[in-house]
Amino acid sequence: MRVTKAIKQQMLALLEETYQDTTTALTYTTPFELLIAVILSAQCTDVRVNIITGRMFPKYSTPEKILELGQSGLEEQIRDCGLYHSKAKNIIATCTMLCEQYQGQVPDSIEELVKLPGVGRKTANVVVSQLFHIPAIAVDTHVFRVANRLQLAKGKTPLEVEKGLMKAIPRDKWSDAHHWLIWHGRKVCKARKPECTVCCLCELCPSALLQEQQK
DNA sequence: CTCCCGATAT
DNA sequence: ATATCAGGAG
Repeated sequence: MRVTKAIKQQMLALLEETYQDTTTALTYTTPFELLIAVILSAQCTDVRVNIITGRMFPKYSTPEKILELGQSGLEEQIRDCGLYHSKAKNIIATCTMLCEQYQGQVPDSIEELVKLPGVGRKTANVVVSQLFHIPAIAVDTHVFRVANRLQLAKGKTPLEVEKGLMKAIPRDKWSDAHHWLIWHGRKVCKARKPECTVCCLCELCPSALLQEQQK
């Protein structure tokens, strides 16, 4: 079954209807806090990131305060989100750069953001869309999986999927669509056990049929 | 490509 | 036991 442009538009309309009120699940009160939360969210659930930042941000919520913690102090704070050694190292280096080159402010462009250690394309896309309302589609593990299953955008790499989604989705919906796909991936189109029977797109999804045949 | 990595669901 | 979780660096 071929997923036509018309089918993609139907999928997007259904996703919008179902997930219209969704937004980021990460809790933050400042641009800097969002940046740190997104860096911590690599290979870790947002729920766990919120537990960590919930106890860390009240005491350490600026680059200066984090630098006071130091490498080992920061590792202690973020230990249970995994990858803690490299995340702590990157966050320290990012805080140093923010203080020395960006007046302690979070940069507002993808080009500047990806210069920060621990910030790749996915994190930069989240930050510019969330903080500066720049249309962007951050392709994380959920968006990558869901887009490929629906064939909204096929690709072997996150960047390929990002480009495909940008073609399939009107620019003014990019940031919203990112959240529709995230929440759909979390709640329904899960990596291990996708719940196709309750999926709002089961009639349109090329992968749902495949699973029926496998049973 | 591999490595980083603890907590959780299955 | 093992796959997975808002990835990025070397």
